Amino acid sequence: MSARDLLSDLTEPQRTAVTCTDGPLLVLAGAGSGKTRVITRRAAYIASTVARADQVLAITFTNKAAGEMRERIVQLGVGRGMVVSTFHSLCARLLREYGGRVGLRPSFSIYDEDDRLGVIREAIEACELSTDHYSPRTVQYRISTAKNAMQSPEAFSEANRDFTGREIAKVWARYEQLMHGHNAADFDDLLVYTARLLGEQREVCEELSDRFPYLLIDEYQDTNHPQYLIATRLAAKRRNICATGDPDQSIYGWRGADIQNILNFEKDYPDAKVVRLEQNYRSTPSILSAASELISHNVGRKKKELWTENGAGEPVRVWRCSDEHDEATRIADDIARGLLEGGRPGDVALFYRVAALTRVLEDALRRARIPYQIARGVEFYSRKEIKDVLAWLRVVANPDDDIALRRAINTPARGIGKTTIDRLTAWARENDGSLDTAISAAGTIAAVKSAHKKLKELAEVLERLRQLRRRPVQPLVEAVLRVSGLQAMFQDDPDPEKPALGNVNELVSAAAEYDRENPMEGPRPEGAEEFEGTLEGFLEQIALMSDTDRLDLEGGAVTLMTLHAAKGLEFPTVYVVGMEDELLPHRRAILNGDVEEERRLCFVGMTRAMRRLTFTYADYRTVRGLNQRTLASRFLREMPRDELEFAEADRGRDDGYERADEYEAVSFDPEEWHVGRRVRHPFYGEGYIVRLEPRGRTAWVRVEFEDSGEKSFSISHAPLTFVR
DNA sequence: TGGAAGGTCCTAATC
DNA sequence: GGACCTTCCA
Repeated sequence: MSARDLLSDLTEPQRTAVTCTDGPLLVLAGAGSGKTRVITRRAAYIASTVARADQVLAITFTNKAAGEMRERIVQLGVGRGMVVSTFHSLCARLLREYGGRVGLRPSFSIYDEDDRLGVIREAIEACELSTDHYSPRTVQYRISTAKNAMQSPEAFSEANRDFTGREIAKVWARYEQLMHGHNAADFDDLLVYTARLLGEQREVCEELSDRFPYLLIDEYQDTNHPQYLIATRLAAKRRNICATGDPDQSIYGWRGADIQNILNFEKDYPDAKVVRLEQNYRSTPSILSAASELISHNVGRKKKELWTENGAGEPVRVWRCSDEHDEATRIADDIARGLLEGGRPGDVALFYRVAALTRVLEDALRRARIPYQIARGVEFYSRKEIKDVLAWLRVVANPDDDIALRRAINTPARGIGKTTIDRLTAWARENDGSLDTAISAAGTIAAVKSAHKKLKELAEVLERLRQLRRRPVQPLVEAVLRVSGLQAMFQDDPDPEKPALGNVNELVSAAAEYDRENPMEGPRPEGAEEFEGTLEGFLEQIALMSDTDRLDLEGGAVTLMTLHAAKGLEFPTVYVVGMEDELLPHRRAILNGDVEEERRLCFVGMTRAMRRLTFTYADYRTVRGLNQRTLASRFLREMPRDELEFAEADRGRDDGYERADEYEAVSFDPEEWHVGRRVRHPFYGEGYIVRLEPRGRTAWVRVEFEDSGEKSFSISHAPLTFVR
């Protein structure tokens, strides 16, 4: 397609966004304003006018989006070789190349949440602390937050001079040391190391700026600080940075995304051109009006008016249900009715705030015989049998990956038990080596004498497999299955119901597909890196897979997903379930006083809908096994009533929608409960009240404890006593 | 050494 | 109500 053709069917602002190739550009793209199309065209336009395709680096939010964009660009007839990638994939790729400068060897492992918690636990224990007092999750959360702020353990220690803070800093330092020993990086590390690399290694930054003079970054509103630094540093020399996004759709603040990155773009680049895309091509006027009105309740937002020329549609439906079963049944019935009338299951999506809501919905869909899929792409890779195989693959790729080795060592059972592993680990620690070196040296370690023979066999198996490392992935996976004994283990499984073997075969298929897409020999796609087509590349692809990446949106199934996962997608028919206070907005967000991000989340969900949008809420819902009365979401009251159409449950009790005013009711004595008051808790000790939150008939109190940080309690139940 | 049972958390969203 | 960790027992 010629440069002119690329522009022919675009509106004026879209065309500006495509053709301003040089200099900083901010595209504020409202929901449904054709953003994907614009950035694809822009990339293609640059590649057919001012640069080669491989001089463009486009960063998207998911691998799926990257894949689609790459495909469309090829369809547009622009040469291959453009690097379209997520931040995480890009960083992994760069670190394979330059990681030596931040202490990573090229075959490093990427640790997922479980692996990382394992290492945190190890670090806590190595610091001679108890995991009872230092919950690995909390510690990991604090470290992660600090990393995302680009703090060093030392700086963190300086900033947190309380006892707990200092201890966490120690754990963190130990964690770093362990990760380094395992030659591993966690998700945060990928970003942080890359940002540091670009900041500290001038010639690397220079080299990459020259390699990629044109930079496109999508979903800029959800970049965190390291991502911001990476973008800024890559763009510093050439300044051809195009950021696209929508502040109203910033929903990842909880994992460190900073909405200020997009709001300050014009300060960072005073010469930036700004293009606003405000015409919506996706939704009906009712949906758009309800969504716009809702989001207008956020204060301090960059004002933006969405409009559409789309024809009128039906009103937004709001269903009040008696409980979650009623809710699920009614949705399933409604979908079934739509299918009878000729609708396609693939056109329907169900969104929810918390993944825990899926079970009841699934049951109802199954009963109604409606095909469905759940956006839980990583689920496949977290199955036990798959993790077993992956552990072996990781050990083959990266001998220092102790976490994987610890799993592989006795799977299948080969008589090497906990005691032996502990002794090997102790030896490794004393000798500054990994578990793998301990296994190789087992013959000289007296403490594991009884296991010498078994360890020698294991070492030989590992050695044999590692010689195959540079093979394509499929034969390598098959060899691992055979030589490790995993295959025999799965085949011997007496339970024919267990799909382990089938799943493992699926993994082999995935490996075959990977080999096809990343051929090791013959002509490689331009820009292909050294490690592509190798085991490391395969493992990396799996580690960085996101929930939506495996979704089949063309397929004949209703899609279930969290509101977060829904970002960037669109469906003709959308149901948003669980529209209740404490669910959406989520209780924790209410307690933390961060309802605005919840509102944006709701906005994102609504604006995915093209023709029909339905909200449901339930008077009673079972949460954590407890049946509880609910209140309709405050967000429903923030939408214009004349765009909404209400339907009551058959067996309604009092109206949660009207009752919502109870928020204002404060049922505690404000003389007694006030911010700053000192209180004592039998377990957490002394602290002071930092926040009071009236909710329903009671109130919540947030207390900052001297040793244990902040905790929240319901006033009517908390065992708190006043001090002095 | 390994499996089963029981107890103890949690329980927001993700790469 | 469930995942996961620990403990206990074979």
